[in-house]
Amino acid sequence: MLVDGGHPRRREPGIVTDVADRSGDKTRQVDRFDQRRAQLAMSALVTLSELGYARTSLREIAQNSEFSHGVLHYYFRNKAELITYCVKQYKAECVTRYDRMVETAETAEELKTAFGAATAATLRENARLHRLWYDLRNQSLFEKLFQAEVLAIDETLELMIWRVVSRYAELLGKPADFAPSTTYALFDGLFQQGLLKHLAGREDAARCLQDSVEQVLARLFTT
Amino acid sequence: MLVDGGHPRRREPGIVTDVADRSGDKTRQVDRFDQRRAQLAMSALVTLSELGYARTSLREIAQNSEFSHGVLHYYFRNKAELITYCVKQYKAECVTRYDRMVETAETAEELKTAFGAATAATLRENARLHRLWYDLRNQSLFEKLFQAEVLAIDETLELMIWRVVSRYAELLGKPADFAPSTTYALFDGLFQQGLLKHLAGREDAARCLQDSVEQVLARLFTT
Amino acid sequence: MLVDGGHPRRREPGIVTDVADRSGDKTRQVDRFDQRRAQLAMSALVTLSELGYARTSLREIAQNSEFSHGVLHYYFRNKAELITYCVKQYKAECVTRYDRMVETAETAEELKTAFGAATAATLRENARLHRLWYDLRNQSLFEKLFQAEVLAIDETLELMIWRVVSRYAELLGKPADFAPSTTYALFDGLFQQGLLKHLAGREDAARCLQDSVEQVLARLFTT
Amino acid sequence: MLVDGGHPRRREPGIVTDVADRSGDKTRQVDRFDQRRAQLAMSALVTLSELGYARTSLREIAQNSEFSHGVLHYYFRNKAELITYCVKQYKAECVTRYDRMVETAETAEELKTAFGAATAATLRENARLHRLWYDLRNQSLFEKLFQAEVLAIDETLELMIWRVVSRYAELLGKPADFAPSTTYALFDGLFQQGLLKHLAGREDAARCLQDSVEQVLARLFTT
DNA sequence: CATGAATGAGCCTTCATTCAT
DNA sequence: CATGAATGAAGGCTCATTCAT
Repeated sequence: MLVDGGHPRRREPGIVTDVADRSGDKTRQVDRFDQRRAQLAMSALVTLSELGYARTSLREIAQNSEFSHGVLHYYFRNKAELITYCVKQYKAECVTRYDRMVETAETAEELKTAFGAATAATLRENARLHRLWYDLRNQSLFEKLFQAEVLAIDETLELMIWRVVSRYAELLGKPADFAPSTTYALFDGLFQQGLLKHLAGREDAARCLQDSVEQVLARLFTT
Repeated sequence: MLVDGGHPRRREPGIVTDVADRSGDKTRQVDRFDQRRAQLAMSALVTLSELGYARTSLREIAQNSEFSHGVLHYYFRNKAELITYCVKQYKAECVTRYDRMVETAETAEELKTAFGAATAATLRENARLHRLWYDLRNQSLFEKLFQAEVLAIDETLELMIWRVVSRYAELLGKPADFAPSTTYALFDGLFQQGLLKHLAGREDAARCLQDSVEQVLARLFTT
Repeated sequence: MLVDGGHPRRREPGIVTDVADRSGDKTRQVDRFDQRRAQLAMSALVTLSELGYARTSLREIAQNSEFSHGVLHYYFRNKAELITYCVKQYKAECVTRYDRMVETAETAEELKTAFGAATAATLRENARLHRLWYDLRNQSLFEKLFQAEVLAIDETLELMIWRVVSRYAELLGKPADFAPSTTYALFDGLFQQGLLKHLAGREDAARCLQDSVEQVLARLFTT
Repeated sequence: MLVDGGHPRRREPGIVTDVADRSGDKTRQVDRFDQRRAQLAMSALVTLSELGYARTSLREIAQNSEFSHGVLHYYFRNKAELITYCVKQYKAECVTRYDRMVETAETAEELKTAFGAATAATLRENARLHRLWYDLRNQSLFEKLFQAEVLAIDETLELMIWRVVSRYAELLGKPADFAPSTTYALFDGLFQQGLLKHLAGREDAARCLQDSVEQVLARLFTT
């Protein structure tokens, strides 16, 4: 658990983000506080995804942004909190994208193809951001500090995958044979290997990933 | 131009430049050099697997061993070479262990059970070392330096898994439906999720892993 | 690609990006940055001129000052930048001093005497600082890094000497027979030998230098 | 002064080098000791002249030679003694070469041309070795340890130059107007500037040096 | 609110030197 | 004689964090 170090303005963030237009001063302040955090996180993602957690200094992040060095410490307790916030923010976006896909597809075949394509696309387009996620998850293996957050994100992803698979099952008219966690593990394994190869420069990494994702998705169900 | 800055280390350790099978001085010396490296690596693994690559300093490694700080630099070009050596050494052992298992099993069912059990066992017993491997693999996403070595180790592991699956196919009398790389990715995904949960303190992580490994192995083949 | 590793230092110190003549914040800040640099350089010169470039550590410099070790790294990219800055700053002063001398002298004889005296005086009084300059120039023979800066300083000195000689020629009513670079080389040779002897403890080094400088200056012109 | 650190075999070198074939064991041993030193020094010159004193480690020297690292410490008290020995050995050769030139020339004009040519030639061909000499001389400004040796070498060079100039005077039938030390300082200044420019890549450095050397030589005498 | 100056612990690496063999 | 393993001090540099303004 994080201990509040007594920062004058620090508060548990995220509490009021959904309330748009309240007139209380306090509320507005909190809103601005969170807006600032989001803004900083967005900016930090550039550097962070480029260099990874361990190799990124807060100074570097500041330099590659329009913000000062000190402001990062003002809005985030420390580096750990910053990266967690960043990744969480990014992963939330990801989930949304997949969910739209699920809603759009009308046949099992269509969903399977869309899923494979989306996976390959994000591998190609967001390789760096995914790599940052894996970096954070890896950190969590060593620093208890990250564990809770990472586990939470991972669960979100597991659910996302599960929504895809459930929907596929529904369209197919068969129940899936694997547990959500197992299912997620399988696709995550595929994706990570794909990322490894993609970043190693293998041109066909994304295509291969697409194929294997489709193949595996189909095989989750007894023929 | 002068080369290499004059580090005392032998350039290609382990390769005996003389006649291969002689009890001469050279050979013995090279052996001692390599023995020392192995010894240091073994010692380093303790600290390394405890803290991870980025958080471990060579000083700390030395402190946790009976050697001086300088000796690490004497035997390894740098931190990167040390960790690579360590992980490679450890993973080579792993592979051997799995291969023995493959040779021992006499029926498909037996192999499947043995595979699941071995996976679960190593998750329980060597969690830290596995975590170190994933740490290194993760580094390689950011530092080209590690890439080649990591890819090589990964390939070794893929082959190891493939030997298991091939043997299973043989005993089963059916060909596997998945490519070696896909197969490896799946089991690796399972294992990594298992590790994540195990290190997060979930008591059932190993057991769940065992089950899902067996389930997935069976499902690699068309019923 | 990300640039520069995020060092806090301003990229082009001393160049006010805004309007030149304003009392605004930016300007004042830049000034303070440069003031600090100058202050640190001044402080560093003590240690540096005592021990020379290679034998001086930044830690030592810091210890002999009122600043912390880290502050040196904050204001200078690295050791090389620091020493270059120091020497450049010092040499600029030197040049000013000589130039004043040139302006003051009213006859050729007077200038010759003043030149000899000034040379001898600075040998006596600033031996250590001159030795530091030669040290830096010597480094530049091995490290390309310093080359440009050293060449630039050397050129400044050449011009300075040339201003003396030109003025002498003017007062004498004769043109000098030697090229500026040759002229500089001659006086530099004299000075360096003088320094060598002075630092070796020869009491008459400065006096000898004074004599030979005057003798050579006269001989630059056809009788 | 160097203190004998009690090395079992160390003795003041050079004592018996001129006696070629004596039968005493001791003598032969000393001879071999010195031969070894010369051999090591020759080998060390390569690395030393490439990197300079401060940047060269004994390890590097050993690596770039056929000798072991330890042997350097066996034959030389320390790095300082090694470099001094090296440079002294090299400079002795230089002197010989110039002296041959003096003997060969038959007219003043011829000698002047030969001197200019020889200076330019050695600038071109032995730039690195000269740079090493200047490096050592520079060290001596900071380390008293080197002072005596450097002063001795410098004196040798001064005498060498003086032999050239004396001979020139003789052939010319006029006495030189400058003292030996001044004369040496002038040519040394020219040479050092030439070296600076040559190593900075200026193609015409040697040619310019040749011209100015001849010009200055002529101007040493009243017309 | 925001800045960026300043700190000092800590890291990787280099190296002269010692010494057992 | 010669080797090269081992040491440990020292150096340049990075960085999260603190804090005065």
